[in-house]
Amino acid sequence: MPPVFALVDCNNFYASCERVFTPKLNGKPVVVLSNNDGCVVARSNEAKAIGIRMGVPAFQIRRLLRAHQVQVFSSNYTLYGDMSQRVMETLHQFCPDLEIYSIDEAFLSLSGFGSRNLAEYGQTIRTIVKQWTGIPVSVGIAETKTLAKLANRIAKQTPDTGGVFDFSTCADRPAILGRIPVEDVWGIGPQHASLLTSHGIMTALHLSQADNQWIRKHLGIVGQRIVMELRGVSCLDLEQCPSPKQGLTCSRSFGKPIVTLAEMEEAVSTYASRVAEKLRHEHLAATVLTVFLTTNQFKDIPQYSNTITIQLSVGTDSTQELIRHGLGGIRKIYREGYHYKKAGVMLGGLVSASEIQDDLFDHQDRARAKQLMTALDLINERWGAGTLQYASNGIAKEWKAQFQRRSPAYTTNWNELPQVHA
DNA sequence: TCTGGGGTCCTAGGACCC
DNA sequence: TCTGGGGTCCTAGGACCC
Repeated sequence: MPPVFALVDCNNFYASCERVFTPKLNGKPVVVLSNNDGCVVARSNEAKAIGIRMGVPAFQIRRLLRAHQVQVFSSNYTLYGDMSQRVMETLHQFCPDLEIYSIDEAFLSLSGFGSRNLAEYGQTIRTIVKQWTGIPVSVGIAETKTLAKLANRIAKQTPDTGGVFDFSTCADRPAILGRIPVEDVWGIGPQHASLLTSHGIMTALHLSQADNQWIRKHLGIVGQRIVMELRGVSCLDLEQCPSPKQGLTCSRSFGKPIVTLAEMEEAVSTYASRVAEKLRHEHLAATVLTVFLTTNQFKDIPQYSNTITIQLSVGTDSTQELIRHGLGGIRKIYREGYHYKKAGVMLGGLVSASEIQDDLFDHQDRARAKQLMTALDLINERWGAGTLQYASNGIAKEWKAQFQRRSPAYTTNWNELPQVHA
């Protein structure tokens, strides 16, 4: 049975989430900013039409935002994560074979749906997701994931598709591929795109006709798969069970530069705590911890950045222990006299928390630490993140990132429920 | 004043082994 | 004069994704 994939992608996801709870913004330009209100990470169609580019720093377009009365939001990942879960649960009702590819996208396997009109089915999905969650989605259908991605793009950009496009029943595929710039193909980034166009490969159609040997040489095995997929040969399967994580990171830019070791220690301690929480949530333990710090590379000031990696003798998921190693690392690489912009803690060498390898010379009471972490996580789950934390994380945290225009956690906090006024 | 955060996979090259 | 051939493992860096 030949495979059939549908890619369901939420339109302008973060901006759409905000609009669900502020419907008066429908039809108006909306943007969502990254952490620290730094860059644009989502735009409504109206904001795109004004010419606001993806990833542009907010301060560069301040005038444009004001002139067009663009509604600006700080990012609210609690809200987006919850809305994402609602969308995915809805999709699951349509199709048990589902790969959650990112916060706003899922691949569905429609391979067993042979006799059905798939485009019609796509329309049904669209309608129900909108009705149940308030989020508009587009659906692309094809016999490979790469083509489904392109079909989705066509569905989004061509109003008369009604938000659904099916490549598998499309007669003039070469003509359509011929109109898609090669850089819009999934897996072709800026570097590969400029290499390809300099060799006359300008469109998705050209890429699908490219010479196998040449592609293998210049784009490697990944490029070869892309070409095969464009030709309709499926190389990428639906991945329903996510492969185990290889690393976990918590890194943030500071709201204002850090200039003292004391504040840097607070930040690193806080990031280590956060990444330890993620680790326990995944039921994993870490055997390697990496800390890094860096100055602001956009500024013409003295630059310094450094990284240190620490091997842990025994895998651990204890906040206390990870903080201790994090602080030990940062004290080694911190240098006085710089304005630091960002730091982070990364965990690697991840193993299942239940399969930790003991060390003969390890004398810590790990059973006790485990009990403490269980209590800590329960309290913070019950009473909200950060209710109980280590003193080394700091109290005032003046270096914390700013979110000046954050919307309420409408769906996950009883105190922030949306209100309806009669 | 002001420029995000968190991932994955592949490849090349070096160290080391027989 | 003459300078093996493989193989594995690890790491750093590059490129890509959302």
